[in-house]
Amino acid sequence: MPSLLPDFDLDRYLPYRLTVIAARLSADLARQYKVKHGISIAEWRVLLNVGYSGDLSVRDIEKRVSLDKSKVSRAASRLEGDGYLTKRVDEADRRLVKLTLTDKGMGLLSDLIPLAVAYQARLDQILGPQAQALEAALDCLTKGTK
Amino acid sequence: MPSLLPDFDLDRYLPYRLTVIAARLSADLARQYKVKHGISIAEWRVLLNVGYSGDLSVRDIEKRVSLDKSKVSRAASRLEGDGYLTKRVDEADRRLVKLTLTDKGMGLLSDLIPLAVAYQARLDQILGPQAQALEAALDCLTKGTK
DNA sequence: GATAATTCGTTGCAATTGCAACGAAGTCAA
DNA sequence: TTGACTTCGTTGCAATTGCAACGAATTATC
Repeated sequence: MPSLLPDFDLDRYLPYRLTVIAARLSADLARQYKVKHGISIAEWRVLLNVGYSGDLSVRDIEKRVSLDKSKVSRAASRLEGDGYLTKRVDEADRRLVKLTLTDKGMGLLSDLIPLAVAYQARLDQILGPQAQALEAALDCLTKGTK
Repeated sequence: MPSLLPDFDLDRYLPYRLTVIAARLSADLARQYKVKHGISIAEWRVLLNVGYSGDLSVRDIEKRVSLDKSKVSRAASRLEGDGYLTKRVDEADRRLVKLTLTDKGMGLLSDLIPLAVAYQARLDQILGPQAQALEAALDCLTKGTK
């Protein structure tokens, strides 16, 4: 196969590899909690962040999760509609909307977390000693591309 | 902050971390070639795979890239419409559609590859010695979750 | 052979998406 | 204070998406 193309190793190309792997892991997992609780990935992320970081604004989540703010806004509205969280205007800065989990939201998160923990454990097991190295490399990438 | 939630370290949670990082890398890059050539990520992936792996069917690409087959199909149609590739029915198995880059497609890919190579080089530089470790860990994940 | 089951690519459709635009709220500078 | 600028969250809209359903082709089973 004659080719005029420059050398390029697709299989080592990081943006590509990371995307493929991340999509597979997320899909694996999404199947579990979507089937069980009808929660989308965006909703799951919002739930998780609000649950573990206390009250947050839409903007806070947008930054943490690199999710478009409209996506966060709509996910939050759905979660509110389902009674999993409440929105209220921040009195200190009335542009902000503080998101807070309800008891029902906490309950849902309590149900979902074990799935995530188990999945992470499985990944750690697969990785063995490489888990540390992976984490370090990801830290490095996160800082370096900021 | 009292919490009834199980312990969970969101910042180390791999499906989440990988997704965030992958999205950022892809977005960084997509901006470059989208602005320059009006190509979407899906189209770029198809172009890349067909260019570097010879003629492929839609199904081949779906498997390699974990892209939904309808997405591949539509990306391929757009690329065909723009004259970057051709589709023809495989005579050996008439269900298959073989995708082949045109000269114009090869030309486009030749333009885009340097961007990708440069980006990868930058990532390798950021990672330094950790690049190897990252690669090994990703290999491990890829095999382990198959 | 017949016919049931599977595979492949496309398409219809409803839902989701990103982007831009917007109103409301806040900040800054004069 | 006023007016220009920025930030925040929502929403309208066109484009993209995933999923299911489909027709055509192939394979498997009898």
